[in-house]
Amino acid sequence: MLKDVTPNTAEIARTDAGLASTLRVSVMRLARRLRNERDAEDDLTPNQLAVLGTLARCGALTIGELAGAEKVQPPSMTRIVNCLVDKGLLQRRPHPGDKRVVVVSLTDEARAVVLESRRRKEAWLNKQLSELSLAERRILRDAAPLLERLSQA
Amino acid sequence: MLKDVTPNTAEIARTDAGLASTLRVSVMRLARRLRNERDAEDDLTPNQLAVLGTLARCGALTIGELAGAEKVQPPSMTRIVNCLVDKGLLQRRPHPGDKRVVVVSLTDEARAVVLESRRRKEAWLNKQLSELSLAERRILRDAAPLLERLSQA
DNA sequence: TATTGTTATACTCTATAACTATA
DNA sequence: TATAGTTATAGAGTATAACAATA
Repeated sequence: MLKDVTPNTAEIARTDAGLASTLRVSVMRLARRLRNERDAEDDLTPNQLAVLGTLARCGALTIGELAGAEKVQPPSMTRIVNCLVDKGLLQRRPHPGDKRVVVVSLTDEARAVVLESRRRKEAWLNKQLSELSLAERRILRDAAPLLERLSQA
Repeated sequence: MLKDVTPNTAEIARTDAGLASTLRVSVMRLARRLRNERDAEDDLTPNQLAVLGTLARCGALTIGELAGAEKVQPPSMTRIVNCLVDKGLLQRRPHPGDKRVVVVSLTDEARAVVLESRRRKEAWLNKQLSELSLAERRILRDAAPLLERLSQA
C-alpha cells in the first residue's frame, strides 16, 4: 500500500510547530501596540472609530450594512451615525432607486482624521523599523503580502 | 564638507517606501480577522474579555493596575471584576503586606477559556498556513520574532 | 495626609418593541 | 406583505463624587 504524501493539516502543524502560535501572538501584540498609537480621534467611542475605519476601507455603506459590519442593531447604528453627522464626520445621502435606504459616507474632514490617524501609526512604525537591519526589513517586506493574504482567507 | 552617512528616519522611510504602510494594514487586518474567530467567550463584553487576556499575559494584577491597563476608572474595574468573579473566572486575594490592595488572578476555568480561545484562533490560522508554500511559511517564521520585537518597542 | 478600593448616583450607549415609509 | 430605517423605552456599562479602610 502506497503512503499518502499529500500534506495534511496535522502534518503541517507538526513541521511548522508553533508557527501559528508565535505568529498569532506577535500579530495581535503589534496590532494592539499600533491601536494604542492614537491621539486626535481620542474623543470618539470605539464603535464610532470602527465606523470611520470601515467606511474608509469599504467606501459608502448603508445603515444596515454598517450595523452588520460592526455587529450592532440598526437603531444603535442610527444613533452612532447621527452622532458622527453632528460632528461633521459623516454625510447621509438617499439611495438612488430605493427611497427606504440611507447611504452613509465619510466627509472630507473625516478622511483627514483617518489619514492623520494612519500617519501617526505609520510614523511610530517607521521609527521602530529604522532600528532594524536591512535584512530584517527585507523579511518584513516579504511577509506583509502574506499576512494580507491570510487575512482575506 | 563630508556628507553625513548616518541613516536618518526620512531616508529609511524613502528606501523602505510603503513598508510601514503595507505592514500596518496587513497586521491590523489579520488581527481583526483573528479577533473575529471567537466562540465560547461570546457572552463576555469586550472589556471583560480584555481583562482575561491581560491577566493571561501579565499574571496577577491589582484592581488599579487593571483599570490602568484597560483605561477605565477604578469603580468600573471593580464592577467588571465582580462580574467575572460571579462567573467563576476570577479570584480576589488580599495583598500580602498592604491590606488596602486587592490582587486579582484567573481561575482554572478562566485559563481553560483563554486556552480554548487561543486554540480556536490557531486552528483557523493553521488551516490558512497550510495553503501556503514551504518558502512562504519560512518567511513568516522569520517575520514573527521581528513583529514581536516591534510590538515591545 | 495620601492611597486603594468600594458604594451611590447620574450619564451614555445599546437592545427590544412599536411605528413610518417604501418596495 | 416584507424591508430599511427611525422613535420610544428599558437595560447594561461607565464615570464622577463621596466614603471606608489602610498606609
